[in-house]
Amino acid sequence: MASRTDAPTRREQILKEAARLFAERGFHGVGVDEIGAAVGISGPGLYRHFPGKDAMLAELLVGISGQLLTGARRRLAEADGIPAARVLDSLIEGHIDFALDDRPLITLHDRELDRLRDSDRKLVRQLQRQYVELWVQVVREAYPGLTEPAARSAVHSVFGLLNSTPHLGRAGTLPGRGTTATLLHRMARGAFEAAGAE
Amino acid sequence: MASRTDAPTRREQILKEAARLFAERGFHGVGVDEIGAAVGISGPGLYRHFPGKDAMLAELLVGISGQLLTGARRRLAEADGIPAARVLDSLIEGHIDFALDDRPLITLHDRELDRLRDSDRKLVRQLQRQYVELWVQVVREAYPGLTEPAARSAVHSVFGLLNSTPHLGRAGTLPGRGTTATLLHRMARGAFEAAGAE
DNA sequence: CCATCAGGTTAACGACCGCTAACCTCGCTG
DNA sequence: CAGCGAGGTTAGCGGTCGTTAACCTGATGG
Repeated sequence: MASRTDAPTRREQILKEAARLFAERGFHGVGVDEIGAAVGISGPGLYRHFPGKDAMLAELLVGISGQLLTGARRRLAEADGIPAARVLDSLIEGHIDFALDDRPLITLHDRELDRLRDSDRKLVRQLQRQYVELWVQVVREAYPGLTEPAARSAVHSVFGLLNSTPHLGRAGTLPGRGTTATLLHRMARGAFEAAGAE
Repeated sequence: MASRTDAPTRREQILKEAARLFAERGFHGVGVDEIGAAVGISGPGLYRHFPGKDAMLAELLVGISGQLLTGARRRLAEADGIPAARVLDSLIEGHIDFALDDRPLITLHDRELDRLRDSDRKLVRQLQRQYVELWVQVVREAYPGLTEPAARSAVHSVFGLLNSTPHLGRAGTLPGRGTTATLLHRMARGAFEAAGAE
């Protein structure tokens, strides 16, 4: 397995640039020649690394969903005996880290899902569903007044809030990363609290 | 002007179906033949009503942005002497109505902006910016502790929260419209309050 | 030192798509 | 009732795009 300090493999370069381009112009709006050019090779050269353009999107989306779910499960596993409110904070923190560090992926994640082949789409949806259910359980523990459908709606809405990072100033116009993360965290907590209030 | 009870014009039919299809499969993922078929005519027939596919998207996006801005301005004009917190409630209510009634448009609104011609994109962005600034002013009146950049971030994030409606259950699976609207409203208020807390 | 193979290249094919051209057919209206 | 414009139709053009084919090259290891 490649350690973090290794030079990125060609495959990784391609995935990163493809993610950026797909997020900027949409899956159908980017040609394979452009993706190739972004990593310094020509269009058809990509086919030495991926069986097709679809496969790049599929690997990106499965990767995102899997990472989110794995991270959340890890945080939950470390949460034995810790109050639900704290566990929820940990989930929020993890999601914010992801949303701030991988903005193109966050964008793709809820935008290009329908461009996948049936089997891939089902897999991604399954991972997403498990991620949501995991949040719903923690939220209902922290705010027992919430019905299950209300908790699910609240979770989706908070995802919308946290995933707004791509809209927060294109580049250095937003305040420091820590400031933004804190603000998002407070707002997410405030939204859940308001949802849980009878 | 067509009253609300008139049969929809062909133009209106086309725009509505185009919005739905663009939201479902993306601007580049929908062909003119499909849009035509959705209203019972064939692809090139559309060109009797619009100069091109781009023009449909442009009209949709300009319409959305304009409607949101106009509605917000109207609510603000009626708000003389009313406390800022109440005005903010009114803005939230208006945005929620829109997000719940025109889900495809909400989806397009932050997804396909980059597919527009330069001039149209500039217009839409200008309308969006004015809408955001209007919210920012009201939010800062209601929560004077917020700096201007923090208020702007908070507004964008709440838009993310409110615009999450397309993710809340595809059809009748979500609770009643009123219940959902109330929940979203409470969460938006909670998020702003948490952002404004020192 | 030669064989192999990973990882490129360019050329080109076939499908698709936006759009135009040319034509048709009603329902008005002078 | 002639004519004309609104609103359709089908055929087809030109460009783009994903993909494949055929070929090249330099590193590597027996």
